[in-house]
Amino acid sequence: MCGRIAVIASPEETAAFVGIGELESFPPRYNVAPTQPILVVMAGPQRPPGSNLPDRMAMLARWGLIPAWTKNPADMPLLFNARSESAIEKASFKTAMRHRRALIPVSGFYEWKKLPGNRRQPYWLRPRKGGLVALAGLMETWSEPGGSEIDTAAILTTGASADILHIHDRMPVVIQPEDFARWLDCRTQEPRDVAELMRPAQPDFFEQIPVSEMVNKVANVGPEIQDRVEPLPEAAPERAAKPKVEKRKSSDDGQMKLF
DNA sequence: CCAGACGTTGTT
DNA sequence: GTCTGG
DNA sequence: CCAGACGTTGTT
DNA sequence: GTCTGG
Repeated sequence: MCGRIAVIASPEETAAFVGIGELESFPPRYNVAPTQPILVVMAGPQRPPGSNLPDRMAMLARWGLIPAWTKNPADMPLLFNARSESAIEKASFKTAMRHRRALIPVSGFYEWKKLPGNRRQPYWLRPRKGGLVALAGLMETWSEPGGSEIDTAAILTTGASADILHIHDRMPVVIQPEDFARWLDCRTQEPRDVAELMRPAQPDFFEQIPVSEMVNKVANVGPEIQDRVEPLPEAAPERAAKPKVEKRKSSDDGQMKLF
């Protein structure tokens, strides 16, 4: 799945990667969580033939898609992911899937591996070749009862590729640069035409870096949260190497008596 | 027809 | 346990 | 995704 | 808004 991302490339690098002329300046963000603004790239408005107008546009959207028909967002869970296998038919995603497919350029994402004993080992995953990666996304504009509009977005997920499975069974959908135009072209490409793009990334596309639990806290936003650490041991902690002394007096059964 | 849901992940 | 906030 | 809150009345 | 369930 994908519930935390990092966006640390420069605006210039990001603009070049997604085929946009220019982007407003923004700082590197090492720890971006749902509900926060993320950069979303979409196909631009239709152009007359030979026009110089850009064919792509970028915008900020709240990470957490709110379907257009939503009356009260509090009634919905936070839709920061959408399952690619079913998004075409789900009420919450189908219109966005048809009309508002998007790319979300990131430097990488974080994934948590569950270990025995409620422990979790976070990993930072970034493209092995370096640079940026484009995640498949959906955009939806929600109109508040008051009248103002909020742009929102979700990241599509698919099954994890083989090398990622030991961490988690889901991962974000990655769109390769040669497929950007087709993915974004909602005019001529029906959802079923781009379904084959929503597949697990090529194995070993991502480098997996175990990182400390610093990333857990959204308030930690510095580059040090991506420092490699020794991962927690896979096995449950060694049990009773030094057996604990029985704490209770033998005469006490340890049960609280209610009366 | 109207009422009510509309979601992901993970876990059992 | 469940919801909200980031 | 994870972390942290989760409440009322009344008074300043 | 659109689909499902009754």
